[in-house]
Amino acid sequence: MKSKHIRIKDNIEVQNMIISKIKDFINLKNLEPDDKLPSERVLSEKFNVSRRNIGEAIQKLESYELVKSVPQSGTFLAGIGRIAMNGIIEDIIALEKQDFLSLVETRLMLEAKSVSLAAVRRTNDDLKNIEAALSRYKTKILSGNDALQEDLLFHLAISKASKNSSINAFMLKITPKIISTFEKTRVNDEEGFAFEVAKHEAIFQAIKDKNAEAALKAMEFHFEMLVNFCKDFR
Amino acid sequence: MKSKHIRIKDNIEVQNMIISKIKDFINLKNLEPDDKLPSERVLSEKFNVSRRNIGEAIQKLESYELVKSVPQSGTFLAGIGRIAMNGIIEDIIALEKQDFLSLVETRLMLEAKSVSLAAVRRTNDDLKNIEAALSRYKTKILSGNDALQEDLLFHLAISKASKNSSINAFMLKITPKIISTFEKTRVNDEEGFAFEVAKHEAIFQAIKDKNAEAALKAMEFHFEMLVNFCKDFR
DNA sequence: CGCACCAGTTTGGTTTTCCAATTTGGCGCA
DNA sequence: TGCGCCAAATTGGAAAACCAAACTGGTGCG
Repeated sequence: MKSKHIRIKDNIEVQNMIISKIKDFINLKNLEPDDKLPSERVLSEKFNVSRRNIGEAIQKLESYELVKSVPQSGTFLAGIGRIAMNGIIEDIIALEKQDFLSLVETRLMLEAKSVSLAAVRRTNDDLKNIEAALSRYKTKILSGNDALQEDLLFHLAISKASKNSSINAFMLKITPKIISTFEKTRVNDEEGFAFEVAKHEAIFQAIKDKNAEAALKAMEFHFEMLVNFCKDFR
Repeated sequence: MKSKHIRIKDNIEVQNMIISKIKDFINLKNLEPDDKLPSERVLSEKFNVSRRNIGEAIQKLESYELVKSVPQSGTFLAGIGRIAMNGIIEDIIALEKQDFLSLVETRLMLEAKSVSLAAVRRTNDDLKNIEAALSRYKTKILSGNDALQEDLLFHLAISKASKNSSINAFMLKITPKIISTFEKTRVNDEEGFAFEVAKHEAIFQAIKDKNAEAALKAMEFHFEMLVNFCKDFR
């Protein structure tokens, strides 16, 4: 009783502490898959934090589908064994902030996969969208302007055509973080604009031809500079 | 005024509607990077939804680093041009639920990259962790039990050794969803347990030898069954 | 003995209220 | 006229109050 809801410092550490305590509770009580967790109210009292903190921690676990919270009933463990549950939760707590190098490195991986898939799975509508994005890119860059944004949208159009919702979601998660950094540290292009356009057109053509191998090659060529940029970082 | 906070149906559609209206507002007012958005209160009145809905929508945009919300000041646009902002927001709204095939397909991509990186970057501590996970896996499977969880933890240990925080985060995001599905539709292994163990040991050995090529090969061989499983889906 | 129903309690979600940090605009002093 | 400072309003965040759905168990009717 007495002191309710202590706020220790800020959010992420408190949340990890709560998640860790939930894990301990699961182990202590030997909870099995589909078992019910105590209510948010009793957890908030037990851990001496606000109910909101508990709710946020549970929402985070829910985003990993480790638990399932149902409105007027309670929060239930997913159909995952305790061993895996423990390991995954520990990894979640240990998750560190994504550094810029991993973002770029991961983007290269995603782009390679998405362009390969897009070449195989693209519909005619997808092709039209990609072509439209390419057209906007060309117009912008050939008028001498910076076309960083149009370039990004071209790649996102390809990602959508890959028909892989997970890759598409991941791409959306990391591209804004990359682009905002590049806007800051932007350097002038050494290569000519026409060459840049040609590289994009090669990607488009390969997708149009449904040639996955050529598409991947063209994409890797397009990102040659970025790969080198990565290397400089290490 | 009068009717405050209409709840249209549930959360995801309302949230997308709000995000879409925020995008429209940015365009209407010609907001530029670092400009300030109206306060949550006036947005909630303007859009006729509860302030909580606004806050959640802004939090979602914040997770993409499209806006930055600062405690007693306001919400500010990130350093991203309007064209990219529009395109990304539209894609976010169009994001569909991740289907199972995408999850598996994406996991294969992540595993391939993470094992290659792990072979190059692993420290001695990483190697110890991977070996320990492998040992637990062997103990479990050789005693005739199902070792799905231990197998997963072995792969997560490799992911951690890849030293790529983004890939590690993505792996954690998709593996729980995959494992819970496999627990349901689990079929008995046709191959012998010893063979399974051998495949895992090959992966471990390649990482130990810092041989990225062999590690990738071993991983692809390990996932041969899963690749076929993917093919069956289409 | 078994099944159906009902009222009280519990629960996650939602709305309202409150708060402390920050901003802002104008007043006063130099 | 210009600079500094203070108080009032603004703001996102946090807590408390409230709600409706779902669960619980107990009772009574068949």
